[in-house]
Amino acid sequence: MTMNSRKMRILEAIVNDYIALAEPIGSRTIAKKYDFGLSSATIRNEMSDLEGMGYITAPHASSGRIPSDAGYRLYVDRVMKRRRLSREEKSLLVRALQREEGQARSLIKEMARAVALITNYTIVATEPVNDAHKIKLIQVVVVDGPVVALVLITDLNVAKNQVVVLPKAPGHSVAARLSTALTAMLSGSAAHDLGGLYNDMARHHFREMGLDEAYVDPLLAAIQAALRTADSSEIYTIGMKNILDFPEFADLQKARAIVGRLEEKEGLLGLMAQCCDEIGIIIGAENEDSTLKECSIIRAKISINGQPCGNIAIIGPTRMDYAQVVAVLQATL
Amino acid sequence: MTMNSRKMRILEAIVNDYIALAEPIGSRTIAKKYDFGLSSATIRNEMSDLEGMGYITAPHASSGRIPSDAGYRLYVDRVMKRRRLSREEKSLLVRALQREEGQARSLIKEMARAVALITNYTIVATEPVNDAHKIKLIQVVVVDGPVVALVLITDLNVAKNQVVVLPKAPGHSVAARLSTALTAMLSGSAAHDLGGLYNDMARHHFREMGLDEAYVDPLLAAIQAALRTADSSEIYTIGMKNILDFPEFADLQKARAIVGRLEEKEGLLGLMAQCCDEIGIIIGAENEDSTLKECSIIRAKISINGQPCGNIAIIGPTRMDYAQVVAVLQATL
DNA sequence: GTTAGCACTCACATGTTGAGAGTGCTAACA
DNA sequence: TGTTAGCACTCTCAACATGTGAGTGCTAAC
Repeated sequence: MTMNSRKMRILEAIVNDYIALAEPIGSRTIAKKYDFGLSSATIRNEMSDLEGMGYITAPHASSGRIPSDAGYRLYVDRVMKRRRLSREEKSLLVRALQREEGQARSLIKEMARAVALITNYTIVATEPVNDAHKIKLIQVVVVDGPVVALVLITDLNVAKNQVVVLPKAPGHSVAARLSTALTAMLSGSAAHDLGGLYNDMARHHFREMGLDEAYVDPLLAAIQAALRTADSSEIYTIGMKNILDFPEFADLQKARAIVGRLEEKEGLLGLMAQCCDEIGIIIGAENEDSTLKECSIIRAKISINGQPCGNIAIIGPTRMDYAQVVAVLQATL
Repeated sequence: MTMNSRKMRILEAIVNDYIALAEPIGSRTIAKKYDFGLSSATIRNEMSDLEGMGYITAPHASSGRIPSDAGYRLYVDRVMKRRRLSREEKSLLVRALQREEGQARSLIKEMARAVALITNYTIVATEPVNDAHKIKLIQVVVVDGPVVALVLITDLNVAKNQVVVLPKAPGHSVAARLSTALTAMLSGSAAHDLGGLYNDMARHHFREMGLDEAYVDPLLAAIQAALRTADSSEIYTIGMKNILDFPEFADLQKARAIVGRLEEKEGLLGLMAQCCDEIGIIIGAENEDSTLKECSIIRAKISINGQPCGNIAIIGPTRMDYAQVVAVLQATL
């Protein structure tokens, strides 16, 4: 009972057919459809071996076979052929890229939308996580009397702002001095650096510079808030309906479980955090999360011109079209 | 066959029981459960009348009755009793309010999350729509050589920013003059005012002030982009899974349709645009959208201390607990 | 090593039956 | 005239039986 290329070809046929039809594949079907020059009986013997090796299973005693997780894994790692994208698929991707050229915030969203449209799977996408934004520059802009806008620019050149109502209206020159003082004091700090100690220090500084101490608390609070929003990465789920269209989720219990899972943004973040530069494939029970035991996930970091623009994960049934999804993701890398 | 208070009481009993049990209610059930001092036969006659008037229907010839859309309408308008919130319900709402005190952006989100938790329905929420942001102040902050942050403050004191790479690094004094020039030129304009004409005008202005014309295009583009993000209102859908838990959506076709509908952000915006200050109730087929013909929607504008903080819509089966949802919404108004 | 043949298994669709819940109608009663 | 008891009827639903078709495993022959 040793693996050989004939068994491989049969496994490939089973996987391909099962991906397309979602129904157990029998030996006779393969014998008729593929021109292996083998009778159904021979194929039956080979399938029996493949079952013994754990690559396929029978859902019940007298049915055709379906690939097991191990079967998909073998298929993905050794059998699957790289596929080219069709013209329509390509043009959908290109159009998504054009739609929000340069706006990192929604580029990944547009990409995800396009991938959902092409593949008909469910897509989860996140902005690139920058949990290490450091303050580079702070500017206080007078808006209207005591109302000021605090503008914070991080070392990654992301600007964040917060509108703050100060206890006293600062003039333009005071605002300028506040900007200088805050920048000098805080540049290089990250969100986790800013603790309670800073308030005392800042008060001391402000006193020395002849600035009103009352400004300290609201401004520092705003800075923390601004940094926090810089860190919090949005997470999008697109095409949740798509996964419900697959017969493996025709069971309402499963449908509910998966919809619930895809709604928990916090839980999904863990999934997305592990995206690597290469395309990663998780098949069925390889998933840590038991809700996703019947799903496969293909995920990767997406970069445009070397600039990381977010992570993307394609979620479908284990019987998903791995070759297509990989092709789409490779086109976007 | 005229409406009277006895019929009303029977209708109320049917609606209440059906909301709780999701099963057709028979005359005997009512006779036993409620102490109307009537036999099941009498109630049968009254129910027959109610059916004739269109307030209840029988799903099939020999089953109990369920309220029709008209029945729910009558119930909501004339029969339903105002309910008080329980302590737990109240504390959930209060905690949501506390969580993001003052941050309009996520307050409505926190509210929606709390309402979803309390009611177990699906919630759609939007930020308040401000399609009339006007520019009040523009500031160009030098970040790093040619990289500047454009900060735009609107008449509603909302600050927006965009990072722009200019063709040439402006010094701090040039940045200050750019700020003054742009503010003078554009203050009072809204997004829809900024057309192609502005570019020519701005170039002329810049020339007069001795500023490099090359700054015009990137800056104006950034301003438009900033205004656009001020206008685009996010839309959140929370608790999509909840609606799948109701037996009326146990049919996969319906489940898919409703999930698909709730994913289309654009379509939902139309729904949300019509929120009024009072609580509005749309029952079943009163919905324009046929996908929602078996749903009811309760929606309202939400304000905190007179400050509009967004719109919220609660979506459930027509058999939804109108009294509870109304009580929750009234507590938030 | 490959194949034909055959008995066997299992899911699934179809048909049957009985129980239960509820109705409509009729006739009797206050 | 409004209310009620009684009864036949209808419809759903679950449980059970049956037949069909696809597919397997095994054996013996090539």
